[in-house]
Amino acid sequence: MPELPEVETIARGLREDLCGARVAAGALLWPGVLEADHGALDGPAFLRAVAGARIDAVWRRGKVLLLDLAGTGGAPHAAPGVTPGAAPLHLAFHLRMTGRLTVEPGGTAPGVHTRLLLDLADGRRLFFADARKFGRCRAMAPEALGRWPFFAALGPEPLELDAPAFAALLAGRRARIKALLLDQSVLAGVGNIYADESLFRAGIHPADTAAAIGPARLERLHGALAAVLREAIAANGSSISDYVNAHGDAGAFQNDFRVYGRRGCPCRVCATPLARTTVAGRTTTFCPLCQRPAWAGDS
DNA sequence: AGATCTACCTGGTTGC
DNA sequence: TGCAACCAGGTAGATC
Repeated sequence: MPELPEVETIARGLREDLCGARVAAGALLWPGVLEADHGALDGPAFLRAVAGARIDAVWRRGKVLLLDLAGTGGAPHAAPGVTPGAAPLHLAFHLRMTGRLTVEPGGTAPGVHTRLLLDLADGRRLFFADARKFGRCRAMAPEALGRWPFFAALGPEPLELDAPAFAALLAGRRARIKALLLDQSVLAGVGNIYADESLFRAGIHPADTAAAIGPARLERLHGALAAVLREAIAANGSSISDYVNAHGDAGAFQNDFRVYGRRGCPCRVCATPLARTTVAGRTTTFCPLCQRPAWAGDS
């Protein structure tokens, strides 16, 4: 499921492929894919706004992938309230669990799970597919992007924080450490995989409260999280479920998981069978020996 | 402030 | 074999 490293990998691939490309037309194959609240465009406005637009930038914030569109010079119609020819627009995709964004050659037919597509002027097609219909796209003017509550509330990027700032973010909080890692308003981009993997590497029990952990170990967690995210990006992400990059290729980091999805398997460090519990409503895998609770000693 | 539950979905796996 | 039950995941929203 796409978390920060997977979305980053997709963004890099799309950036290479799409920057400067012009959109001929969009299509909504399943209208429910488009979220139109908080100032985002509805279906008809979306279709008008993307037609003729140029893709200027591809970026990522947390798990959100954004395409910046501009210069709807060739658009036959402008969206209501939008000036033709100068209509900057953000397309924000959230892939949730099974969403895919891929660039396909001209003539490729949409699959049964393709929910939205952009036909490019050069014939290629950008497909947004999602078997489970959890993924969403929003089309927003720049002001609307800032007013999107989820986006506006996103916490800092974990790879842009130094260790003391990371520790300060969590220090003293009484929620469980894993719940905080997963909370997008605390830290943007971490999901179940990288929360479990980083807590294992840092030797921290996922159900410890942040307040019980202490600054030195929080800084160690920062190092573990940054390392695991960087390694995963270098491996082009983790392919479980449906994840592929913009070119349809799988990632490789799933082969390096130390705990995620390995319950009952021997710990790679101490060979103790990995345990499973639930934290913040999520399946959580950890090593009962390497990740002792803070109250059990071992500062 | 934080935890817990439900809803949203459906492909894949497990159990009978 | 065939089918039902369950599970996975991120976020929103309600409730305690």
